[in-house]
Amino acid sequence: MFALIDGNNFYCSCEKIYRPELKQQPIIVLSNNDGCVISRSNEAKDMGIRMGVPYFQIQHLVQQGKLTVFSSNYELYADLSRRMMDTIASLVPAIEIYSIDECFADLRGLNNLHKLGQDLRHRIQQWVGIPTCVGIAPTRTLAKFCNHLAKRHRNHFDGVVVWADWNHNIQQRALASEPVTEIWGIGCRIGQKLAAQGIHTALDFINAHTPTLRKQFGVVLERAQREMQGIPCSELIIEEPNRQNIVRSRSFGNMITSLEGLQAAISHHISAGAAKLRQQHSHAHIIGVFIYTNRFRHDLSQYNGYHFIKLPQPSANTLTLNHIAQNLLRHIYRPGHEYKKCGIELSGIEPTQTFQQQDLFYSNLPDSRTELMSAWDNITSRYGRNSIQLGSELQSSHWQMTRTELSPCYTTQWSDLLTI
DNA sequence: TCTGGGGTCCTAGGACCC
DNA sequence: TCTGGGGTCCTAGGACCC
Repeated sequence: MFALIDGNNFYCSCEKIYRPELKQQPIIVLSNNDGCVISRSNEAKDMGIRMGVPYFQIQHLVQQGKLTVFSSNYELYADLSRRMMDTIASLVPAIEIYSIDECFADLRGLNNLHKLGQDLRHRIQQWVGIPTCVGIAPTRTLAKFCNHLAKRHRNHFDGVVVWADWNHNIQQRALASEPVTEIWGIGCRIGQKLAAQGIHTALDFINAHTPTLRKQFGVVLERAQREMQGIPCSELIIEEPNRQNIVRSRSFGNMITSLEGLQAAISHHISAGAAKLRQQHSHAHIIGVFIYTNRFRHDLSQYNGYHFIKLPQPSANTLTLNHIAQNLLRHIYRPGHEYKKCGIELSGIEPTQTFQQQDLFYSNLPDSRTELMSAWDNITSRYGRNSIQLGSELQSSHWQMTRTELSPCYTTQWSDLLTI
C-alpha cells in the first residue's frame, strides 16, 4: 500500500508561513528572472490566474494591490521541503522523495490508513506549517490519482482519500469524473491521441483494450493502465539514484552580447555542475556548452550554439572542466547577437570508483587536483556555495538573475532570522 | 520591455560484431 | 531469381514529470 503526500501550492505555502497577514490573500511565486507564474495560492487560482502565465501580463493586479508577488526563493523552499520529508519519515516505514513538494510512502503492514493520513497532515501542518493532501492506494499511480481527488474535493474529503475505503460504485464514479490526462504519465500529447479513439476519462482508459494500447503507445502506457487497475508495476525508490545527466543553465536578467559575460556564467554553471558530480562520487565523460538568443524577440537575429566533446579522461574537477567548457564556448560564440541564456551539460556519468584501479607496483599517489577539490568542497560546505569562486566567474555579474521580490531566507541565514 | 529550470524513461534505427 | 540470423551498443527524438 502506498501513500502520496503532496504540499498544497508548495512555494506559496512556504512564503505564507512567514507572512501570516497574507493567510487568506491571493499570492503567486514567479520563476527565475521573475519570468512567469509557477505557484499560486488558492485565492490566486480563484482569481483566474493560470499556471505559467508571463508575469508582465498580470503585473497590473499587483500594482492595483489585488495580488502579492514573490520571486522564487529556492533556498527557503528546499529547507522547508527537507523538514517536511523528515516529518513524514518519522511516521511511516519508508519514503521516496519524488520532488521538492511530494513524496511516496510505504504503508505496508499498517492499518487504519485514513487516520494515518490525517495524522500525517496534522503533524506536517503543526511542525512545518505546510498544508498537504494525502492519497492512499495499492499502487503509486492510483495513490497519485487519490491525491488529486483529495485536493480537488478538499472540503469534502478533509484532505485524505483512501482508495480501498470506497466501494466499486464510488470508485467508478470517481474515475469517470476525471479526464484521462489526470493520470500520472499521460500528458497532453497522448491525451489527444487517446481522445481521438474515444478515450476521454480515467474510466475509459481503464477499460481500454490493453494489447491495442501496448501496440500504439508502448510499455509505459500499459503499465499506467495496470497500475490504475490496481496491479502494482513499480516500487518505491528509496535510495536517491545518481544523476545520469547534469544540466545547469539560466536565462539572464539582461541580454548579454560580450564573450566575457558568457564566460562568467559558464564558469558559474561548471562550478555548480562539477560540485554535483563530486557530491555523488562520480565523474563525466562528456561535456557540452550551449548559448541561446531570445526566441521571443522576433525583431532580433536568432542563434543557437551547442557543442560537446568526449573527454580523454573523465573528470569531476572544476578547473579541468571549466578550461574545456571555455574552449567550447569560444568555439560556438558568434559576436553580434544578444544572448538570453547559456548553460552546460555533463553526461556519460559514471561512479569514480570504477576507475580507481590500484596499481600493482606503485602506491597510489594522491592527485593534487583531487585534493584541491576536496578542500574546495569542505570550504563551500562550511561557508556556503559562493565562498569560493573561479576568477573567470567574477569577470562579470551582468548575467545574474532578476529577483526583485525575493523574500528573506528565514531558516538558512542568520541575518534573515525572523525577529519579533 | 517582460515568457523557468532540471530531470527521467522508452523506442526506433543505424553501426557493428560474430 | 536467389542475398542469414541474432545480438549489443549508441544516439536522437519524443514523451512525460515536477
